[in-house]
Amino acid sequence: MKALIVDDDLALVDVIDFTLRRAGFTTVFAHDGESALSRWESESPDLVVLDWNLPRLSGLEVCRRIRAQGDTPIIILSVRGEEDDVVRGLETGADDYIVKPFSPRQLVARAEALLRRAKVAPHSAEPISVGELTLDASRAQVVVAGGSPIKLTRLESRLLEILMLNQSQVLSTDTLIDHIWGPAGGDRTMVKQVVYRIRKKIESDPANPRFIETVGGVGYSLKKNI
Amino acid sequence: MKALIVDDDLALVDVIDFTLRRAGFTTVFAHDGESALSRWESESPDLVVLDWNLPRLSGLEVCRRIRAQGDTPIIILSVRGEEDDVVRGLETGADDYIVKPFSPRQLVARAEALLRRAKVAPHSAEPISVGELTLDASRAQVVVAGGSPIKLTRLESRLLEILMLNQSQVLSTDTLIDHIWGPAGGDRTMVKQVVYRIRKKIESDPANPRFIETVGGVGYSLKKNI
DNA sequence: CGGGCCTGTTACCTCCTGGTCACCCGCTTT
DNA sequence: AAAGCGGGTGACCAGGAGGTAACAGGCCCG
Repeated sequence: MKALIVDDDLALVDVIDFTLRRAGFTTVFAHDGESALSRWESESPDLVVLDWNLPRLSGLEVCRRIRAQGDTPIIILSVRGEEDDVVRGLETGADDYIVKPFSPRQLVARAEALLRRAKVAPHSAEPISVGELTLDASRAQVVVAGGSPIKLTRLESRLLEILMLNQSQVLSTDTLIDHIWGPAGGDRTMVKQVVYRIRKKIESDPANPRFIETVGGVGYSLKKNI
Repeated sequence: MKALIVDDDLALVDVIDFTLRRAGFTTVFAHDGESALSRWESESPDLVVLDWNLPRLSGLEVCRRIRAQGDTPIIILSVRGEEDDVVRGLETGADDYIVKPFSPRQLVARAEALLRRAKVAPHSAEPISVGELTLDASRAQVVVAGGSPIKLTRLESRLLEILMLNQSQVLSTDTLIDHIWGPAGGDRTMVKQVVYRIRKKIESDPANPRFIETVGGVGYSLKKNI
């Protein structure tokens, strides 16, 4: 479950981040209205926690624009507890409206209640394609150049997913570790193993990889071969 | 849209009734926990507005029992604004929690936001068909490729229903648990059991399932086998 | 009150997963 | 040349996930 946290108060973002992480979310951030929209588009989060007062575009406007394009669950946070504000927020398409100051536990409880209701289909489950590779992350399956699907394990799928989402960029071993195991879990040897195992499954000649390229001393990168 | 209003304060019921009617709802009432449950069962409302303090059965208990049998949207009303109460209410399966005193407009706005979100899968009296399967959820009966109807239990029927409503998508074990038992009820073993029992009833060769596919490490999915 | 179904629990077996280790190679450093 | 390092290869094994099965308590109904 990925949550997009939007607030210009960095200290508050930290609190929310900590709270949601502890509840099992992964998190991404934005600090103004415009970047909120672009993060929303690029990250496709499962939940948006949105402050009302934002630079550049108000939270309400962000909410309206997100609703124009999708139905990601949205929780609005605001110091404005006036009747009119709450009603307006909800009518603009927000699913819940929490007045600051609020307690972390309540935020989590409301987020979970909302996701319980919203998510019959958890991950949007659109396969990603890069070059000859097509990955269906929700099934942990990859197809190479139209062949028959190859089963991956969860770890393998996650590693390949992040490489594909950042095609032809070099991702450091530490970035990969963070993304696959989260902070404080995993060492370089494990990454090595996972890469090795993926190559054995998808490369015809694992010694001369066509897809996952090793960048010495740094990490790995997915070639967008042709 | 039919709303069930449950409160022992008759004056308040009148207010809520007036408010919801003006917003286009039709209304039915109950004034204690036990009759709330029987009204819920006989009326199948689209929304339940539930006071926390009720004679005979607390609102929380009513909420729990409704969730044990269905996923009608529930809004809890309460004078109890304590952190713990809110969290407990939401964790018991309520979709929203409004602290008294509240304004009618906010109640309407929250009710509409909730219904907007929930408005999938009302109690479809219609049988669902996917591939060779036809499920009549109201009777808990399934027909395989035009054969004779097979009786399912309530749990089996609900699991199969949610799989069919999301055909060929992978539903995680946790999503299934939420949908079948509600939050805070059920573990993986039970899902395993229910799947096993369904397969024994509808699969000709349960070891090589044609309908319910296992997606290792994730959950299950209903194959839309042509 | 007795029997049968529903459902939660436990047990067992099998296979897969993934963390660990050991070893290899090529390169660089000293 | 020896040592060190980064990376690839492969094997090993504990733990977990999933399938199967039997059992027990609870509930309904005759």
